[in-house]
Amino acid sequence: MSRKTMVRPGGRSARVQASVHAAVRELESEVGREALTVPLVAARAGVTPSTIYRRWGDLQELLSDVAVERLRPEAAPVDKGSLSSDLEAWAEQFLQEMTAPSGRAYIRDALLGDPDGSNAGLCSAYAAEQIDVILDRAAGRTENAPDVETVLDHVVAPMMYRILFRPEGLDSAYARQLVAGLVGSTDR
Amino acid sequence: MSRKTMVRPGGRSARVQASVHAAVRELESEVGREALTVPLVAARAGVTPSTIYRRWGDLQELLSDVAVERLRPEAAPVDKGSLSSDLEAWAEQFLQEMTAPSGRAYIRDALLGDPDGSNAGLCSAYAAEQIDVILDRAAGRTENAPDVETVLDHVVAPMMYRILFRPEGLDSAYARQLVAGLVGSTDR
DNA sequence: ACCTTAAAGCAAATATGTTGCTTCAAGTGA
DNA sequence: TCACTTGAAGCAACATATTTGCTTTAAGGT
Repeated sequence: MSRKTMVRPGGRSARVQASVHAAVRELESEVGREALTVPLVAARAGVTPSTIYRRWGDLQELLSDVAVERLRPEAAPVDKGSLSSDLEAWAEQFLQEMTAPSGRAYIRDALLGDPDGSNAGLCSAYAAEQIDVILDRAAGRTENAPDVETVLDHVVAPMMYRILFRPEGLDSAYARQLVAGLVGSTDR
Repeated sequence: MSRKTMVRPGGRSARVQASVHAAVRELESEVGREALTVPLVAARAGVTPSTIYRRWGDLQELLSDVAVERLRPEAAPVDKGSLSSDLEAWAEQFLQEMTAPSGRAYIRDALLGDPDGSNAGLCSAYAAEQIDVILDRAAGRTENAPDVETVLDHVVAPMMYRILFRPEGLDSAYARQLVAGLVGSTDR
């Protein structure tokens, strides 16, 4: 797990972490991601640079933590009444958010400063959680639903692959096509 | 395209590029990836640091270029006699190479120092090329074959997604399962 | 209230990254 | 072949960022 999870829960450490994260978000929008530096963030957060270096190691790990926070879904997926329409709506929104320049930047940052892969694991877990909700709902309607792994393979993975490796020409139609390919074959 | 492609084809620039790339590879194995720095690479390459900064921008972009080079396939996929066995063999080998710690490191490096996405695009193009060979061969045997995009979605993307986001428990069986899921449904 | 102890602050030392200017040598055209 | 042009390399001074030892602070336990 990344270092931030090891801090004492309340008190000074927590305040420092919060103000550093806030400083990153503020400066990202004020001066742009490229211009961020550890000393700059430290100054804005009212903290010495060495504090950041000791807690996060380097700028990338800090940015990775902040990026993961921003990738956490804020609400449960909307209920459209059926498995296929729930998945379609979720996939369309996911793709739209992730293909936006800011979304791509967060994904890259999350992967980048992540030596042990825990932040990447979190990103995947977020998607899995959302899908779980959708699948549970479908089970409640007695629709027969695939399992989470299958949805990850058929819907999430292709979207992520293209976002990272071939960002050209991605649109909602592609998201719908992936969902169709999944619910078309009810097997496995 | 990354800067290295803009250098004059022969002569001094080419020599500098070659010796810098060689220095990266040597030092990677001698001191480890973590310990690489631009001044260190420059010293080994017999070049001043400013040359590297001006040509590549920073260490990440240099490492990205070197990583892409190492991800380029060295041979055409082996011919196993049928589409499904060709794909299986290729997918197994791909997964095995990419899940190795060094493979994962190269993928990450390739993605990381790649502001414009051209190196990521190359990685994907390499896989597409190999798959193209396999599909052409299948067409020559009058097997009915899916198109490249379908193979990318069903086989390559899931492997890459898991390598990057959930590297636990990946093995050849997973690669075979993906291929089976693809050739099982001959549609689309 | 007093210990204990992670974590923060501070400051000096070191390493890295940037820049203007000079020098070199590959390609170009008389 | 020999200037001539030009992109790229070298050098050196400068600016920033990173590391580190030591001191101080304050959270949590007794």
